[in-house]
Amino acid sequence: MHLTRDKPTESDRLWRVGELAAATGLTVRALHHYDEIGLLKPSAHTGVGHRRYTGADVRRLHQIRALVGFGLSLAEVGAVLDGPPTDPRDLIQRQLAQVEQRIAAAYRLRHNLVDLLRALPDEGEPAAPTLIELIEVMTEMEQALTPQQFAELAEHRRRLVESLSQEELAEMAETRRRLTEQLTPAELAEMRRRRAALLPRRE
Amino acid sequence: MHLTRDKPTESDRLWRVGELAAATGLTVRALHHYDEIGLLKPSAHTGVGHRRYTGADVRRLHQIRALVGFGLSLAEVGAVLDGPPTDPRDLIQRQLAQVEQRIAAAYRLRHNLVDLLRALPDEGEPAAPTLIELIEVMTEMEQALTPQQFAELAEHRRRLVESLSQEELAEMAETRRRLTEQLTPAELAEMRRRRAALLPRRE
DNA sequence: TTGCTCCTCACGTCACGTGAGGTGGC
DNA sequence: TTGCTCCTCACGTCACGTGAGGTGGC
Repeated sequence: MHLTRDKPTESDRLWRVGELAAATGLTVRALHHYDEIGLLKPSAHTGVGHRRYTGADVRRLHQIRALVGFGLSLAEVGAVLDGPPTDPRDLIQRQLAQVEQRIAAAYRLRHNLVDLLRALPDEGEPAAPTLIELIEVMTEMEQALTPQQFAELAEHRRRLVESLSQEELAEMAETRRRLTEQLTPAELAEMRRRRAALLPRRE
Repeated sequence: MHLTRDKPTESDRLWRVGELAAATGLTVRALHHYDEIGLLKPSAHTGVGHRRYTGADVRRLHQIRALVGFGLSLAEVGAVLDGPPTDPRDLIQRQLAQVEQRIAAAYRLRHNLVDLLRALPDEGEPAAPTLIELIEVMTEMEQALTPQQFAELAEHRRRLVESLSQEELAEMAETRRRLTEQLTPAELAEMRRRRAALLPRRE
């Protein structure tokens, strides 16, 4: 038999597992894992059991990585790809809510980190105990506290502020002013709310 | 013997593991785990081996959660708390770089999700295959691609656009315009760079 | 006496990482 | 013939979750 065939195109070619790993940035082990759990089984094998991925396999892998990039677990990805067609809007809405929370949390963390960094002297002693105390106070402010913890924290904070020099206090205030300018109105309102709950009344 | 002692203050009291868990939002198992790995061993035990945490233990736990909240692993937390005093600025700088990357990645993801959500019809058929294709295209744009993959993707994208109705295309364009307004200059430049690499020359 | 809390194993989870020891293809 | 790639176990990682089976304190 002497078949006349077109030269194989790019989408016809079979991929070795190492080639696919290199092309996608995954590891060979990850592809083995997808095979093990049935998420991506190569459509072909050589005589000695080497995996050969088809163009369809490659496209499925792209879909898998896209959905993983959207924050789904591998089990969820499998359900989306192989399960009954589900309303994509539900999925996207859930992922959107998750990513909004991640963004908000990351901003609070960045704010704390920047504040902390500016409050530290540029050089000299590491001042590790002060670092720990600052971290402690700033992070506690983000969490829900029991009444006892509120009282302890307020006292802790008072002692901390007393221990700082006038220069350090002035620097922290300036830092806070500069950073406050970068906050959104919603973030400012949230900060004021937290501060009102934390500090004693003045008037 | 008849010692006269002050009434125990809040910081003197011993905490049971369940109380500490409830107060901090951690699980009992998590506290057991910290005990197991030597990160937080309660200073006291009752006769039958029940854990009793002192005020100092509670403060250490706050430090632990603060550092974990900063993105450190438990091993790193232990090293910071028990190791030689290290320069806090290095630590904070590293965490800051990490959180900046997380924020940028989360924004890209959110942008894709919102774009995708608006491009979908408000009701009617789930249109799952189109969802998968859209996700695929949009996510691939974020990644480094091999030349072959570039070619495949451009072709894929061309077929996809051809399959859309004029109304859908107009809606996507409008969506893109609204969302583009919210981007920073740096994000816009990045988008233009990616698009230039992806699309064929027109002139 | 009845719950509630506490205890110690000890295996499970998730998405792979990391060798161990061996075979196949260019 | 020499590397390079491939294969299959199989245990390790990380921060706990989840029972299993039992004891102690109010």
